Amino acid sequence: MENAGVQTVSSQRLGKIEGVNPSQIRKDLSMFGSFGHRGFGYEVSQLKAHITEILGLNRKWSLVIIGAGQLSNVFINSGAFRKRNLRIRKIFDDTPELIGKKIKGISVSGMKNLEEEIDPETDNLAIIAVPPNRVQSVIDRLGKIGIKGALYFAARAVNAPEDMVVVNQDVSVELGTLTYHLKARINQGAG
Amino acid sequence: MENAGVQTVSSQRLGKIEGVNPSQIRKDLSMFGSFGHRGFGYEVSQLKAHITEILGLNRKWSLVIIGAGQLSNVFINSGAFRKRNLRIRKIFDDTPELIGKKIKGISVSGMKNLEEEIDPETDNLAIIAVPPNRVQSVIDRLGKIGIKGALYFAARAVNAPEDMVVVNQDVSVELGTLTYHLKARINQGAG
DNA sequence: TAGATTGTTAATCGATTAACAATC
DNA sequence: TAGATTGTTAATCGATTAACAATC
Repeated sequence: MENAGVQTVSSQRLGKIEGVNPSQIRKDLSMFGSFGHRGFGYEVSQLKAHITEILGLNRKWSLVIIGAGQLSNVFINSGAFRKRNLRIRKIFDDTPELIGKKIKGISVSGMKNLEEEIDPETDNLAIIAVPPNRVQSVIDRLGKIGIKGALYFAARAVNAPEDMVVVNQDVSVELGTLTYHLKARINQGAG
Repeated sequence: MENAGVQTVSSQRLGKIEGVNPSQIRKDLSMFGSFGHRGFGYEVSQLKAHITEILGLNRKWSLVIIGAGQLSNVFINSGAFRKRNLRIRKIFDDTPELIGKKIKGISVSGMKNLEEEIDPETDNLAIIAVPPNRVQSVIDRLGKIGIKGALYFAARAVNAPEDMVVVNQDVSVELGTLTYHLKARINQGAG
């Protein structure tokens, strides 16, 4: 909206865009403060700034990527991180040809140096892009040195320390969602 | 669990693994049938079969990928699709060097042939892996020819026809979730 | 001022959890 | 049989929505 030059937006309009009730929009936002103006709505740039702050994306974060495969490359090249103040500081992988090299300016270290080269004071979170059967061991190692947040991609549940936020974003769940709904529609069409 | 040779599992144990109340497990499953045995729990292989069927993953699905970038390659190489009976039938992209070629045995066509070469009777769903600003137009085109399900990756909301299930899986949301929680923890630590 | 829209309280709705009879 | 655990009903809890005074 900001790019489109929209100045002001109402809960009504926001609700329509996101497919939720306008009250929901107002209620949710009011949990964090009063960002709107009665009679007018919300100023787009202000609202964006507030949400950015709520999410903690107004400050800089440092992160490491574990695993230097195709998926990691997607992230390294995506710009989604830079745009959100998320700096990829280091990559860990066990491929001999990559260790000691740089990928897009980010240096690659061997997995065995993980504990040594990650400092939770510096690196706030980790993206775990290793094969599914290695995810748990990586989380264990990261948890042990005190990393407090991680994102992983695997069709399985994992264990993590109490004070570590671990989020899964495997495509499997969404694929299941799609086929579940499609199945229902097809049956409906047939019935 | 099946791989680990576990025969039987209780709602108690499943709840522990997923971090939810055992009642929740039983209630949710009972929406679709009675898959357990009183006094014993659920038989792992049977439960898996039931869930597979509920999700519609017991039948074969055909899908197309729009966009032949790095992300598409992750999917093409991942095996997550084949494992779930999801067959990638065709890829669409506008890179001249790719059109007419095959990627891992899947043929690539130009974007302009999209309407011509996709038949919703054959292709049930689409993975949209194009730059964010092109996602909406792809959804419009797919919706028009009657594709009923799509998965896309972009930090923006889209419009789709009523009868089309569109799921977003952009990494941005999860990154925001992580920084939101981390921020709270850090403030807590400081306070 | 009249019209619009917020922020918030109250009402509704649905989802989660507890409890327990059924039963393996 | 005694112990365990489901499937389901009832109770609780929380989330969503409606309503409206405040006010721009």
